[in-house]
Amino acid sequence: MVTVPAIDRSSTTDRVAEALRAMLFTGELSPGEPLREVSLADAFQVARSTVREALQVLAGDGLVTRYPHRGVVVTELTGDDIAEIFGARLVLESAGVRAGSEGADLAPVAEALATYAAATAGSDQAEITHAHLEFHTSLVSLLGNARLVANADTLTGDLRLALASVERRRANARQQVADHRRLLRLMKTGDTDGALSELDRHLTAARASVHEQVRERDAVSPGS
Amino acid sequence: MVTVPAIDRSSTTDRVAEALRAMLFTGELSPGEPLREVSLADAFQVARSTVREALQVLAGDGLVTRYPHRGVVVTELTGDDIAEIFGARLVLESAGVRAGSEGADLAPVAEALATYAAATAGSDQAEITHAHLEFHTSLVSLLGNARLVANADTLTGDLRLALASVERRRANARQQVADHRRLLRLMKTGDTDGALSELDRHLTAARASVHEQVRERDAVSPGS
DNA sequence: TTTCGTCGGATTGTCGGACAACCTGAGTGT
DNA sequence: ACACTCAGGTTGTCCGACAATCCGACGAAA
Repeated sequence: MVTVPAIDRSSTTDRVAEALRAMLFTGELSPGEPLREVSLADAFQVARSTVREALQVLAGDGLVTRYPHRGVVVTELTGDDIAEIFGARLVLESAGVRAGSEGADLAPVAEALATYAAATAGSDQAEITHAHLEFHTSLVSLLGNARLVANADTLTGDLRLALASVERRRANARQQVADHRRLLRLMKTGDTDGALSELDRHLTAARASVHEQVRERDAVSPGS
Repeated sequence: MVTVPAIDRSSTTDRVAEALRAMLFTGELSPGEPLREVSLADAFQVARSTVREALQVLAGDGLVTRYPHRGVVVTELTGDDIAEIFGARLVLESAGVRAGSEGADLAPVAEALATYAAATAGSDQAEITHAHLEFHTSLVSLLGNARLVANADTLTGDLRLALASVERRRANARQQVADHRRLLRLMKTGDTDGALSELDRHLTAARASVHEQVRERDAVSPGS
């Protein structure tokens, strides 16, 4: 068996969905912004039905919301939504931490942390956010359960909608990385309870931070 | 504000998806069975594009699987899939049990158990399965997190694909209900660890049962 | 001034038809 | 046994169409 260059077998629908997803994560599309089928079809040079399918994929992930007969808009997360996302993440990532303390290989987590630390040296905010969330996903990966990882991915994906629209302070980056290092160290030393409470603390702080930033944004341009 | 009778505002796509979902859960459609777009469009008397959208919804839930350029088939769960589903359920439902032992109101769980017990008196297998899974979902509901409940719902939905194709032994029903009663009692008495290990035991046994039944089925008509 | 119809434009939801690309299996030849 | 070709069925994507629905504006009526 020879190795061959991968051939792109993605459908047009997939590519449109992916392009939209990228635009959502970079903040090129803001929460609440309407996504008109004909405009998108025109912009992407594809048929309206193709756009509709792509939008339905994104709607399935909760990134966009369909309002019957009124169209699709970029999902606007309420404060309750954000609280729910962090609550769900705590459940999944805590389970991951427990799995890690029960013998799962921590190397992928360490690797994700290194990537994250490296990313903070750069200035690409979307890249930093991605690497950060990747670390948290790596915790869930410790469970070796693809379905839970997928759930965690959609959760962090939804969260990125809120993160993209606010400027994360670079100053926090160093502090953040230190937080994660501490968490990993606790896991390595087998201090499960310590790691769990550190994770709880970290997520609670992050939630507060996102909450605050969303409130600030809404104060300027009030949403729903 | 007066109360008005609810008006059906569902789209054709939704209704087709719902009809297909019901057929999947009752076993009218079996795992591996191909779902041809034109046949379905003809059968439901709707356009092909409508069927495509409905199928994409179901694919998003993992109930059907798209094979590019080859069509959609009812998802066939492998042994690994089943193990994953039960593993994920253990994570979510354990978290629910913990929430229950920390003061969450157990009334909905008790209610779900009563409904389940009542259903076992009847002979509608799909109804019994539904009530059973509803009980487990009620555990996750204790977390008060709609996103996690949704995740649990898709997990149990996927599981129903496997359950629908095998005849569950009625004999087990009584034993099953007793299991759940014991679990609820442990939660009520505040014995969190006992409840958690009871849940683990129950899910492990259930997984073994499903595994065995799937193996039996595959021995008759081998799948992939 | 506020409330209530109504009207027109814009958009979605659904339909039908069309066609190229693709997959599969059967047949054919080597 | 293997490689090739061909035909039929199916999906992926496009286009055009039209009813249903929503929304804002405008004007009439209370």
